Parts: sequence; C-alpha cells; structure tokens
Amino acid sequence: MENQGSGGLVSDAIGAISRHIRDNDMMPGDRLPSEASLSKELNVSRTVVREAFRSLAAMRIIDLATGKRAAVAAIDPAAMSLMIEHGVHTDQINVQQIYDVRRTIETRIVTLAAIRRSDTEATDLLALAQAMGHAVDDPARLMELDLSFHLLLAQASRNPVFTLIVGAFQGITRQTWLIGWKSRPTPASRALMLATHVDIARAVAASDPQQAVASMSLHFDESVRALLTAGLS
Amino acid sequence: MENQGSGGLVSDAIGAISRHIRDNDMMPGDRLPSEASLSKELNVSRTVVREAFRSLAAMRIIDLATGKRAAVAAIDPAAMSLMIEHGVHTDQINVQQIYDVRRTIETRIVTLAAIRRSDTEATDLLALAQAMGHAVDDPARLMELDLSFHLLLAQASRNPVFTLIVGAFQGITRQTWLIGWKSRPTPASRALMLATHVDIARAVAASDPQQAVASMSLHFDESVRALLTAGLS
DNA sequence: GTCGCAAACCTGTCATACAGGTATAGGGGA
DNA sequence: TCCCCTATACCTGTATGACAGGTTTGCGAC
Repeated sequence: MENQGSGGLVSDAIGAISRHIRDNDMMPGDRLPSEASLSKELNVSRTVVREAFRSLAAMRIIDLATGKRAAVAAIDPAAMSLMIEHGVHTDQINVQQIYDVRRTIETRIVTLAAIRRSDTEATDLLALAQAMGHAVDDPARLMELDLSFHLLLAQASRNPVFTLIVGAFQGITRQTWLIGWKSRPTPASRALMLATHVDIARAVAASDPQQAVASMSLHFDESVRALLTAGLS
Repeated sequence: MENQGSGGLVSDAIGAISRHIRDNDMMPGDRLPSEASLSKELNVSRTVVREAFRSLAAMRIIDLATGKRAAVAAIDPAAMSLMIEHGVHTDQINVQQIYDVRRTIETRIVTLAAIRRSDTEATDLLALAQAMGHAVDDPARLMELDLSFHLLLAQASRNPVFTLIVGAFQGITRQTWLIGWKSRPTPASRALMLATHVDIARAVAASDPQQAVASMSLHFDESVRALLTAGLS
C-alpha cells in the first residue's frame, strides 16, 4: 500500500505511525496497534516496525514496555538532554554557550513565575532554596536540589516549552556542576551562591518580577564567573 | 561482559555505544564499529545492536547509511523538531507558548547577531528580507524565506544552541505559518510584516543591537496578534 | 457479583538468510 | 612506476521463524 517514502522502509513506517497518532488525535497514554498488526497493515516485517518503534521511543514520542502495547508518550526532556550532551562531548557546543541560553531562558522564566506561580510552588521553591543551605557539605545532594529548584521554577512559568528546555540542559549540567562548585572554594563564595537562590525564591513568592530578574541575573553572573575561573571553555 | 544496565539489552547497548563515542573522543564524521563486531563485543545479537543504532540515529547522535558504517553525527534540530510537533499535536504545547519562547530566544539572538554577525551574514540577511518582499504572492516560498531568515539570524549569534532551538521550532512553524499569514489579509498588514524583517536585517547590518531588538519585538507583537486573530489556541 | 486462573496475546531477543550498497586490494594497462 | 578498474570481501537493510517471559482477557468456580 505504502511505497513512496524514499528514506527506506523504517523511515516510511515512522512516518506512518506518526501520522496514525496525529490523524487519530491520540493523546498521551493512548495505545498504538501491536507490532504484528502494524507489520501486516504496512506490508513490512515486524523487524521494520520494531525499529520504527525504537526510533519513536528514542525521541520520547512513544513509550515501550515489555508485554504491553506501545503508548503515546508525554513530553519529556530526556532525549533532548542526550542530544545536548552529545553536542558538548563532541565539541560542537561549549558550556558557556549553554549558560548564555540558560540565562536568556531563565530570565524570562523567573518573570513569568513571579506572575503565575501557585502558592504551593512559592512555598516549595523557598523550601528547596533553604534545603540547599543545609546541604553545603553534600555536593551531590546540593546539585540535585539546585536542579530541582530551576526545574520547579520553569514549571511555575506555566509554559511547558520552558520546562522542556530547562530539562534538556540538566543532563549536561549534572556532568559539569561539580566543576563550578569546586571553583567556589571559600565559604563566602558558596554562601553567596546559596543566598542568591533564596533571593530568587523570595522574589517569586513576593510576586516581584523585577527583583526576581535582578536576583536571577546575579545568579548567572556569579555562575558564569565560577565557570570561567574553572577554565571551562 | 556487560550485564548491569537494568533497562534491557538495547538500553545497555545504547549506553555502551554512547560511552564508546565519549571515551574515544570521537568527532562528527568518525565511524563506529560494524554491527557485527559490536554484537560480538557486547555479547548480544545483531538485532539488539541495530535497535540501539536506530535509537541513536533517531536522536541524530549517529548517522546511518546503507553499506557504510555508522558515523558520529553533527548536531541537528530535526529530532527536536519532531518532538515539538508531537507535543503540539497531542495538546501538551500550544502555539502561543512556542511564540513566547521564540520571542525570548530571538530577542537575545538578534542582540548577539548585531554584535557578532559577519559581513556575509549581514548581506545575506538583507537579501532574504528583500526576497520576501518579492514573494508576497507565493506563500510557500515566502514561508521558506521567513524560516531561512530566522535560522540565519540564529547562526549569526555564533551560539549553536540558539541555532538548534530555532531549528527545533521550524517543523511546527511549517504547519502553522500559513494560518498566521491568512490572518493578515490586507496588503497593509502584509507589507508591515515584510517591512519588519527588512528593519531587523538593517539593524543587524548596522550593528545596532537596540534597534534590532526593537524591530524584533515589533515583529513578535505583530505575529502574536495575527495568531490570536486566527484563533490559534 | 467477584475472585482467580488459564489461555491468548504481545514484546524482547536470537539465529539465519539473502539482496544490494560500499570499500579495498590487487592486477592490468600505460 | 603510477593510475585506473574490477573482483571480492565487508557491511547494512529486510524478512522469517522461533521461543522466553510479561500482560491482558475472558471464562469458570464460588
């Protein structure tokens, strides 16, 4: 039935499955046909359908699980995160460039968050910032709290695309965060970094976008300075 | 040899191949081992290696081609573009949210471009903006010129992450651009949209970041208004 | 009507086979 | 000696069949 898509049978199958999702207005959680039935419908072997499924799963467009049928997936930054990591490891992207993008994005995020945050988010944000202060001696935990803080901030912006992009940077951040932390060796420099997070949380809680932007700006000035000190190209 | 990765043999293989790329400092264009040799090295069937390859290829981390060995890929927004399209089609993202992100990103891009653009880019940008003026009666061509304009602008920012993100939005933009265009029915509204692009190009060519930001801001005000007129949620 | 179990279904992995594209070594010609 | 060209070995794309193990479903017993 299908035979036009030039890119090979697997590409065609990927297209057909994507179209199937779109044309049937499938929503996250909805289940796709089985490999066998798709293979019959598209006149290709199960091998081809499986490779198409794997491709879509790699992009987090569908979820695969043993025994269960493939399901439409919710948006997820994991795949983007891997792509960014790959770009950095192959010297196509450097960490400073990521920080410039993060600063741009998160400056907007913090403005939106100050306006649109829920009360729960305001509370949680403050709690995270304060928990960071109690984890100064546990860098691994501190890093995760930092990541959660920025992710929650993104969620408070009420724009899932911002959340997606912030999430996409978390993979590479996990691999470089410690370098930045080590380049803040004095208690004073570390306290400054922690205080900045509290300032951001307070400004968001106070629904004060301008103060929030100012604090976020300080945060990135300080982070980029730490990165440069560490010599991270 | 490997047996710990819980997520199944294919996930393990993906991890092993990624690690192989990283540990050997492979650069875009470098070729990976053949499926057969990897399958022997990892003690899995060729099926598993192939599915791992397909997954990495879906994320544009490697390139596959018939007969040739897999190669490390250059960074490419195509995969992200598909993910964004999926998010929109499944109502997890709406077009206005994308425009808010684009405005944020492109405001920064235009600042950087005004500072860092090469002379060739300045010339090409102006040429594109003017070509748009000559394509008013050919929406499909006009759209492609518009997309190229914004992509070239991103390249002129000298930050590949911005280029990547702008590229990631092009897929969904191709599917919604015409709607926005149709909601600018009068010659005056259309002329305004075209003039704005020329203004941006001129400001970048003049290395005037402030004027460039002002024009870009106008461009997005106008675009979002058009989108709202069209009722795009 | 509900609980539990067995059968049907589905995915994960393997082995094998073959068609067709790619790369390479080695021979033939200049 | 050097270059071109071809035969061959290598590699990927696709198909088929098989089986282990997880999941769903429907039937039967209580």
